[in-house]
Amino acid sequence: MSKKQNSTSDDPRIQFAVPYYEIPYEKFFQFGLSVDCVVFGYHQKKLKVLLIKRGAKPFKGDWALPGDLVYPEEDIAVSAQRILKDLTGISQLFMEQTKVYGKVDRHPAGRVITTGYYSLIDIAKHDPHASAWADGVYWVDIEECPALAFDHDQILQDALQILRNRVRHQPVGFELLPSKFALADLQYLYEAILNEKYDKANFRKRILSMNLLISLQENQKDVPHRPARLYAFDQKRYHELKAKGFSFEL
Amino acid sequence: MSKKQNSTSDDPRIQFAVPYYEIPYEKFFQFGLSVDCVVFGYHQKKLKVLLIKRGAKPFKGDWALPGDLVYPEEDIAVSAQRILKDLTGISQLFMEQTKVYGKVDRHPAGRVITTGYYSLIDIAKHDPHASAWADGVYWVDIEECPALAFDHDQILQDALQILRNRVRHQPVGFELLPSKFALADLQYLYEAILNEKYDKANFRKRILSMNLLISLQENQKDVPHRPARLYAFDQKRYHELKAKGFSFEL
DNA sequence: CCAAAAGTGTTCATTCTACACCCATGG
DNA sequence: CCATGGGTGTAGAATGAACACTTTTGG
Repeated sequence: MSKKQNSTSDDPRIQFAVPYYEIPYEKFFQFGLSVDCVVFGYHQKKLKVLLIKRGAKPFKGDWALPGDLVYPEEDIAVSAQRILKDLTGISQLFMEQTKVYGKVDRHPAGRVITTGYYSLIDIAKHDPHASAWADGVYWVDIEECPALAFDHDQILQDALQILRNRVRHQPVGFELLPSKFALADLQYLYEAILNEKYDKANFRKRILSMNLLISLQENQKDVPHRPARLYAFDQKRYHELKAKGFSFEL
Repeated sequence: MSKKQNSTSDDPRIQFAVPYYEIPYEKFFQFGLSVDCVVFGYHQKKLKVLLIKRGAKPFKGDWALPGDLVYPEEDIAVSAQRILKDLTGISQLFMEQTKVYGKVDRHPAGRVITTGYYSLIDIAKHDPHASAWADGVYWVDIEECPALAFDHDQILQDALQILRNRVRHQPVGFELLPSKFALADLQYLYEAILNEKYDKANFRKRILSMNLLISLQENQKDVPHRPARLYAFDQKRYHELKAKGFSFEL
């Protein structure tokens, strides 16, 4: 399998460069841990992000991403779900890790490491008004985002970049739409996320050729033009493509 | 920019669901933090990973990824560089975060959060023999990897998946090769990472059309067949493609 | 001259791109 | 019957896949 390649000493060095039994144990267990969530939503052809106005120090009154300290016995992923549940009242939301932020001085209260998560939700379906934090929760257009507390600007930018990557290689964009939607809606969503324009005919061909959508026996109602056919996704195919990936280039 | 959408109470709730001034401050600052590195190398058409044999409890004697606890005043990225410097003697290696692992019971010594990093190095150039850990450091074929301590199996699998993704969208594979190499070497590298076979003619056309490589005025020496032209990458173009990405599908 | 791997060219099929055109609805 | 967006077809260009062929070295 693999052979020992060198053996110049019998020094029983251990994995830790500074063994934890030689310096005070507690010194290595004094980190704080938090989670910050970048929640993307889509409404009227615009990509939005959920921001809060901080009600406490530090950075009281400033804009920030929703986030919280992780409890001593809490799994990080659970923590992220809890934060979003508090905000939207909904559990089991789609969430995915982005990055870890560990600069020594990133939090004035001490050494706090934070993990970024991003989530995609259908604004119409999950209304943050209803949450306990109603006082300070807003959907903000991604193009008009104010400066944020801590290193949250960076966290938001990283999440946005990851979203833009994902949407071109996996069917993630769809979490943002209602369960029945027109093909044009999907196109506008892609245009909002990637900040591009696509040809209608070619966009449709591309999407439909993936066999990802199911054409419903139902059309739009009460529109002042020809009503569009509504679609839903094929859950099975959706997860298949999520696992194996695709390449969306137009 | 954004308007207040609802205001049913004047409850000055703050960002933290359980405010940190209402429960013992220290409780939130008792996490340990570590870094684990997945170091990929390439040698003789095989993708390798750098593993250690642990010399201390817990998991003494088991295979594991190289890793260490982060020091109280140390940046995470610095910590990752330090670990690799100890192993290889080289600083400033290419490294990138993969994921955070935060399960409550993932470390027997307490609540330790770990951040995965992956790195790509040219095996011929950076020899881990020379390091202080020589006793327990081995290059292991990725196909023949033993079971690892902690949740390191998971960390390795995630890193591998991320590498496979990266290599198809950014010129990341090149850190693994010597500064002068033949096109066939690059092809074998791709085949090793992605576990596929490519057509020689088409592979060359694809790679050369990216304008990423500079043809050197130099050929292989002492080979029992026609010597191949050697190439190096165009650093400028390399970083350009790294930033903007490409799509490698063959 | 042979083996072995480097390196190139060509054909055919497939996919992209751009753009023009027709369709269904409300007013 | 008009405005508005939904929905489709097609020609030409560009790209990709497969495979045969030529070249240059050492032995």
